[in-house]
Amino acid sequence: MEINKDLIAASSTPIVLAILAEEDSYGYAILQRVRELSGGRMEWTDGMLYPVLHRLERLGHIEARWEVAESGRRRKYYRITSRGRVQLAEERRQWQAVDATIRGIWQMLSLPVPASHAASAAPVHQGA
Amino acid sequence: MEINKDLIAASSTPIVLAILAEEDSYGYAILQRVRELSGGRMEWTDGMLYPVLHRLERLGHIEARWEVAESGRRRKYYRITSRGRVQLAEERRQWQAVDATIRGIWQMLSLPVPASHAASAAPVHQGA
DNA sequence: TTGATATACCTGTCACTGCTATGTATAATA
DNA sequence: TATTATACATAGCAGTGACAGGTATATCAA
Repeated sequence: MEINKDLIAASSTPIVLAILAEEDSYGYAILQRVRELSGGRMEWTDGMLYPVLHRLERLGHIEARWEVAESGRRRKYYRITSRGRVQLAEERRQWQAVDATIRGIWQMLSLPVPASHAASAAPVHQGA
Repeated sequence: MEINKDLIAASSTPIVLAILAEEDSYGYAILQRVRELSGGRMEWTDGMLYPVLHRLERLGHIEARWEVAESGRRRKYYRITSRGRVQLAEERRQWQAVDATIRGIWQMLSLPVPASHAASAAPVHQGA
């Protein structure tokens, strides 16, 4: 599934913070975790993730440390900070506020939930 | 409530399309409708909305026409097109995919729903 | 040895766009 | 006459996701 860039931008911060709130992780593993958590619906590129991690580090929401895995490869592990946890709660509150608003409008439109094939069932609401 | 710019960007398109799917409207009225629908939690500026409307018009998702209200003022009314309705359904599908992913992680964290004051109740998950 | 693939991180550039500030204009009201 | 609300528009700024390219190492197959 294609997710537009605005949605990517809006969700990347809360998702990264939430993944790191589960446990410390590193860039490559985060990419796989996102694909896994979304059931394959979301695919992030590394070129998009690393700047996000660096920005969160700059803001003090996460902290980095280098480690060497048993495989011998260097990994940059990130850990969420207490400020990051506060930010995560704030991101969550904002997301839920917007989500409630959007769902409110959709409900008013009485549009059916878009399933695999349910297009023609939609009652077309004509403008005034 | 402050909503960050990424969330504004991600939600502005589906919200505008949904409002116009209800009925034709114009810029100033859309701003009021958003404030109303969100219960005052979302406040859009006109300088942010007009570029969005122009972009949607350029993409063929909405159409504009000038009208003169009984008050005598010019208003630019927008109407959602059939392509706009398709786009609205697509936006909705994407939003719900991301929303499901985010809520999935939150649930895994077992974080309490952020109420007014519920910070210290969160179980602190320490990194590995 | 060589080559391919997966792992693992980083950044420069492009293009887009929301935000802020500012401008224009009119009707209603004080 | 002055202020406020209505109503639309855009120039410039700044942030950033996407893309492409770069570096390095471990594993495995040919």
